[in-house]
Amino acid sequence: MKHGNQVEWALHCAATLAALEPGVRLSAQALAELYEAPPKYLAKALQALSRAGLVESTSGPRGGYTLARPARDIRVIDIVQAVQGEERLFQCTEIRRKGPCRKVASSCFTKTCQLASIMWSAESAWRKELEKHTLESILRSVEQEVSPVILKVVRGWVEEKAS
Amino acid sequence: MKHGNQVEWALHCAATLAALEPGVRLSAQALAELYEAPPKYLAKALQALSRAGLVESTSGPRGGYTLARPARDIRVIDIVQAVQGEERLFQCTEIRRKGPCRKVASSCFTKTCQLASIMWSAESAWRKELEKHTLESILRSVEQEVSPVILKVVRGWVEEKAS
DNA sequence: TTATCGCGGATAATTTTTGTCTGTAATTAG
DNA sequence: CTAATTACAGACAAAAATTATCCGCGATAA
Repeated sequence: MKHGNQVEWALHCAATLAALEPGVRLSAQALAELYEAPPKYLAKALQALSRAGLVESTSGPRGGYTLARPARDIRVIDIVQAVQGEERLFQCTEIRRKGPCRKVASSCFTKTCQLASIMWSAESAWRKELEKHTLESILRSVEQEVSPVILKVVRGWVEEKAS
Repeated sequence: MKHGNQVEWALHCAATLAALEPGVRLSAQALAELYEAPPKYLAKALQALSRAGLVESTSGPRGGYTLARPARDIRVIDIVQAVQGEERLFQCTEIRRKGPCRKVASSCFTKTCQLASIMWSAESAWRKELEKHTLESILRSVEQEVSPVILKVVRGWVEEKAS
């Protein structure tokens, strides 16, 4: 029914990492402070990004996360899927086959339920929209539209906490 | 993260009602048998459709539900929203304002977060897709593509249970 | 060597979803 | 009129998912 805040965190964290100078890293702890999120729980989201190969992690003191590839090669859909899984929003449980239709041979049914197929086409429109946006395009729009005051505050804070 | 089966039930029930002869009704009990759903719980979904003005209900023996308006005037999006509410899939909690950015004046922030706006544009693409389909268009495709065997079974069953 | 950090798995708390129950009003059949 | 059936709202209960913490391990930097 609605996406968890893991998705919101992951998007913001990824965007933050995208804005980092090359070689610079941010730890889960630091990102948790930046967004006032529960550190261990946010870490789970970051680990999901890591498993999906979107970010790279380094252990040990002064360890943390960086993007695993150029910002232009990471799409919003990649981040969302990494965190909330590949599972479909709409789940078809084949209720068309229930009740009186149990008598009907399985071979009589079209391969996908018409209603499911409508719901899934909507999902794929959703997905397609999220494919259009990359961390690079986000960064561009942020740099254009976000107040310099904010950028300065965040950049200062990052410098303090990073590497 | 995913839609409840209330949505699936509501869609199938609505499609079933759309196929009814004028004046004929089906009770929540009957629909629950048709889809092997918990009667009282399915009833909640039907009541949501009723509150949304999509179906009309009649109390008393031989009571039940019919569409409140022509099938061509009921879109899939109407049914989905009636059941799962108007709430957005993605919830922006304004985490961009947290941590170090708490110092920044509220007026410095653009009215909507860039990331939220991307997520919401995807949602609106999803919505738009569901606006394209009506119960009428579903009925047409069902009559074209669903095996006559199934149609006969369901129609027979409906005749038995309906009033 | 020690402290920091990522990672996976186990566990706990909280919230949502799913499902049931009760009482009331409406309506039909007898 | 009475009894049975149905919708409906609200309270309640059970189950599942989400949210959050904890522990132990391996890696790494100082």
